[in-house]
Amino acid sequence: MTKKKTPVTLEDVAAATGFSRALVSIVMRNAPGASDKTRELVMAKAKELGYRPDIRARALASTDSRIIGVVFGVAGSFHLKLLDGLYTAADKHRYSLVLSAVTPARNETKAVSGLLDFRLAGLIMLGPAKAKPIFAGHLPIAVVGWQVSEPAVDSIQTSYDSGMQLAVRHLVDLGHTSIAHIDGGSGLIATARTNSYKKAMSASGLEDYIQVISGGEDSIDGQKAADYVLQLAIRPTAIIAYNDDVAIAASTHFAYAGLSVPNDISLIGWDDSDAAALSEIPLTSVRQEPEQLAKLAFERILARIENPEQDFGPAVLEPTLVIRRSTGKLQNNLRII
Amino acid sequence: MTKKKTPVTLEDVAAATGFSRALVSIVMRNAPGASDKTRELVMAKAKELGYRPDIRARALASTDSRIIGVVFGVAGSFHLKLLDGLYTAADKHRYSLVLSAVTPARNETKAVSGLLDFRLAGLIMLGPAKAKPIFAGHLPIAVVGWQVSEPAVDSIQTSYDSGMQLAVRHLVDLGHTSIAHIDGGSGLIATARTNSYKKAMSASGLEDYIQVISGGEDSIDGQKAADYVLQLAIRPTAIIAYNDDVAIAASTHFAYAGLSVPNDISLIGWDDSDAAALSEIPLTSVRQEPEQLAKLAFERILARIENPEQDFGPAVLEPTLVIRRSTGKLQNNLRII
DNA sequence: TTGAAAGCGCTACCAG
DNA sequence: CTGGTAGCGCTTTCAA
Repeated sequence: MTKKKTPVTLEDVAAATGFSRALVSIVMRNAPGASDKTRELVMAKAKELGYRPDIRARALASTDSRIIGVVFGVAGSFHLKLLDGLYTAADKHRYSLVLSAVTPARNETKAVSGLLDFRLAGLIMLGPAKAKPIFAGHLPIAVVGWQVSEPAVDSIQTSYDSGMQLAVRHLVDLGHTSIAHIDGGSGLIATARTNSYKKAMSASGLEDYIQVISGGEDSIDGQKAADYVLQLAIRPTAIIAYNDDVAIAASTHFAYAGLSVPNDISLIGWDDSDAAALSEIPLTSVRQEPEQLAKLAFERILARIENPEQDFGPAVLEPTLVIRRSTGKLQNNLRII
Repeated sequence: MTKKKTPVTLEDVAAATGFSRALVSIVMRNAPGASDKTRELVMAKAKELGYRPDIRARALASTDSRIIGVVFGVAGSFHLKLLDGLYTAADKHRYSLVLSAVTPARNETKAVSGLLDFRLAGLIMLGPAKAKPIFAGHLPIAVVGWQVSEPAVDSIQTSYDSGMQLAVRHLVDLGHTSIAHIDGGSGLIATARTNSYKKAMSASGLEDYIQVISGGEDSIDGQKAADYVLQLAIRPTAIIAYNDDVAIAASTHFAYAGLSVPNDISLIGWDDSDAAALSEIPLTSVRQEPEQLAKLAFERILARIENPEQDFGPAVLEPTLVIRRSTGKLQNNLRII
């Protein structure tokens, strides 16, 4: 037996309370223009009837659609946390989020076009993606995770420079000099992080020790990179990996090969994912705050909606280093091979 | 300089062509009631003006909203392919898709509720998720990837029994009897696959050789499981892994440990992901057709919309086995350890 | 503080 | 085959 679909409308709430639709609307939107007593009455009745505003109608009637589009390509745990933050921010400001995926057969242009048919108030893009977003200038756009040259597009990201500096300094403090980097491939973010690694090494006077090992984004890449390291005549004593997955896979592989982490080799990841804390050898990791990134991105969009012409600079969040057990003091015996 | 936002409306197209809005609407919807000549003229003008229908208005005005909601929790490559198929189907039928994510802080109920405010015509859920979807009976719902007992919910999935049978038989044909399974953890799908593995073993008269090794969904789990296998006094000669990621990680780990795949041990994965083909040792894998699954799910929803009371059985797709180089004939010397 | 009325952009139904 | 005319459920002036 299928239950009757009886979408409760504003009208219904109005009729049940005896107020007009307009007044009920005011209450629902929490807009000024109603007495506290009226609000209470209306809210109570609305909840009782199970009223939920129709987003389509709301968006159509109001001047601002209050719908924000989000395009994403992958959705690992980091991205899901970003989405978490976006949903939280949207709820708070009574906005709706409509997600659209970039898939193998559906490029960014298609993903955005489809979204635009909802007459979005703004668009948030979760990297990685193109260097220059399409539709820039047509509506407020914020990208999170990478830098964009386009002035009409706001970018929100963690400072990779700072993160790499934290990581390198921590290792230097422990006595390391031979600090390698397993990179994340050829993506925008990976490239940026590799550059930051190099800068951080130079800043610590270790330019001669710069060593970039080809990696990737997934565990399998970490596994391979670790094996490559094992075959090196002279191994680095510490490694900063592109992300936690790569670092953990490398760590695990080292362990199976008989190397001790951190006694033989120290390891640092990026993202401070759940896995980093839960790993067999808890991983030291550069922590980004996805919830903060998301919150900032959302607020930028809101600010743009109110003032489209304003020129915000890129928003840069400072990462922190979460120190766990995968990093340790340099063991002298290792230097003699 | 921000470009002026001038959303082209039906009205504009009507004015530009000299026809009425109603007629233009008919043409845009590809509905009967307009001459071919009119269609051409209108379509040409619409394209020229860059007209795109406003989904909000369309959904509000029509009796069926033509919006289908999709909830997802993870989005690995398999899920992105599912989304691909859904988008393709939606485009074809002039439907719009609105995605909603289940995140750490946002459970299924919230994800669906938010979606419902769009007054969905139907809902598609990409597993894994709850055994019994909420809101069952309120609107057409299809779940893909796992079986649901609820009669008001359609389920679309690949036959795990068939897939495991294909895998086991292939290995048996190669002379293997000691065929183990690295499971995928405790999720609905993982449990179902493990059961199917056991059934397939029994069907081949190999119940005494049933051996389930604790694994998981990610590479790291495959790595660990492989290491566990290495420590076994008597190792299986073949392994069917929960998915390709696990299988590849295991394969790689075996290789580093000096075991040859497939000479020392044969390996089969699930999903026939891109990685399976690209792996160092190309992986034999049980192939599911995500595009087909998606297409079927969408069509079920459509059928439900037209006839809500109809009782469809679960849709089960037959997988195929893609044979690559990770499986080979049993080597006799291995039996003597 | 409240209510009436006019749309938002589209579809649907009805005459011509 | 075509064009007028009502709304869909909501927001938004503008009066009362």
